[in-house]
Amino acid sequence: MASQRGEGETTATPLEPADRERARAIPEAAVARLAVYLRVLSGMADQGVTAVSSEELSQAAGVNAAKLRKDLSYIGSYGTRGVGYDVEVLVSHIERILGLTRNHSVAVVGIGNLGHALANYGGFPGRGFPVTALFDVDADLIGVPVGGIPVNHIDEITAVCLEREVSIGVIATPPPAAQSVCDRLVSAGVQCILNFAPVVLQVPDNVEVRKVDLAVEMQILSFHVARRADEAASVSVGNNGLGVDGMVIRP
Amino acid sequence: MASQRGEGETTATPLEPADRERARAIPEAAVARLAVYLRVLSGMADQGVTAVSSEELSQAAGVNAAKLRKDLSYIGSYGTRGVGYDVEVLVSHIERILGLTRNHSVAVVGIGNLGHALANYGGFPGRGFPVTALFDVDADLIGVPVGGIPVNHIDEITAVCLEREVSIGVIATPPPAAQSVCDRLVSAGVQCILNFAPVVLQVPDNVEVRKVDLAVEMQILSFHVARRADEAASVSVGNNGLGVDGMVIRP
DNA sequence: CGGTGTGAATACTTTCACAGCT
DNA sequence: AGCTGTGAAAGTATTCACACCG
Repeated sequence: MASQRGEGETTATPLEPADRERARAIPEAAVARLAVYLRVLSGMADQGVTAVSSEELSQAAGVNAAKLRKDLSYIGSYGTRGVGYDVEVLVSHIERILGLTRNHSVAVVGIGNLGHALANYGGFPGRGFPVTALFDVDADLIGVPVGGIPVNHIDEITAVCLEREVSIGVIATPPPAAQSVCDRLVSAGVQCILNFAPVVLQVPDNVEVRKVDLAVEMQILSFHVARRADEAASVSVGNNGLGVDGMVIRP
Repeated sequence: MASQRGEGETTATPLEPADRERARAIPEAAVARLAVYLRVLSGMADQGVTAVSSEELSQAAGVNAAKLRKDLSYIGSYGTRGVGYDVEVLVSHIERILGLTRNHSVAVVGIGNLGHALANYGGFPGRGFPVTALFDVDADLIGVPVGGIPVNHIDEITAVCLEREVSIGVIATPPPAAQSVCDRLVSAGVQCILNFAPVVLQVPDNVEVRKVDLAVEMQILSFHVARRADEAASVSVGNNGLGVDGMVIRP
């Protein structure tokens, strides 16, 4: 994420009546959940379900009902009091807000094990994200089609990305190459990057980076294993609420 | 995350908390960043760097210095005022807190493209996470070694997980199979799950789930593309701080 | 009724800013 | 003189609880 949030924000216009349509500033966390609701709703639509209550939908999405309603309120009021939400209506509004009405062309850089797997997802998760370019440095791979797309040499990134109007770059290279690949994507005009390399990318403020970091995920799980072990130990010896180093561990 | 937090919690004890449950309970967000600091520090150690300031380390980790210091303060005070931190010391304390001093045996379920990629990471990211079991339903795969480990049939999950003391289960199956695989892992005693399937898993409270959701990540990026487009449009027509719908857009 | 929409209350995170140690 | 450690302030996010309405 282009780190620095508010730098010179002069207390962003306090009130001032609406000009165009509705009102919001959707919290990042809510955006992530909207994507989940969308998937659940799509599944329901496929099952022929036409209406849901916040309770049902929230259950299926693994959040609580109040949060769900609050999240939905950020995009407008499309429910019916006493009844619930129309599935189709909600789907289309969430799609609109998430920008899923346009297509987002995706380039995958680094066609190793992971890159292969990503390329083979074909038109990426849920459609709307067609993979249109693949890049690698390995001469043996150049020209070989993976998931239907021929691999280009990484030196062609700029030309190919511009030509195919790539809007999202996926980095699946080994760590040492990641920053340089990122720089090249950025200079090719790509403003959104999904990074699988275990590296902290430095990018200009106008570029959005999301990272998927296996090591971090595993380590968070490890932390919870450890927490649990401490807890168990404390309890069996007579829990005093303190863990290692006298730190109080969350319940 | 074992979803439901407070369900029947009767207005969560307002004040009584008295002493014990306070002081240090490491925020989830901080745990994730500690894992990042650890990686950066390990890299520094490999380069022969022996000391860092919060400023240097925070730069490399992509956060600001105050946040870094606060995060480190959760695990104790291991810096030297006026000087900075000893890299080795910090590494070992973070490892201890994250529970990386023990090994966490990992099982991967679903040996498709992604499962292959995961299995071939070999002793998972950063070591300490040896993959010791692989599972699939496909008869053609059973017994075939992937990344050095032979694939077992999914029906053997319970026996194999118990025997190999698997503590982390990784789900890389198609969506429809995910919940059932999850249930089996849980009944085999696995309490930590990393889920790559685009499905919201239902688990008991004592099980920790982390999800890696490609579709969600892409859609978040899509949202930002859309936000940016709106912004650009507003600006070119004379930005009044409001976006589409009169919504205030974050800077 | 029953369920949405939402202000107000609560909880959590991040940032500030400076005292305190080396 | 410089950098850590940390209370306190500011900023976000989540939850409560109830007015409101179909």
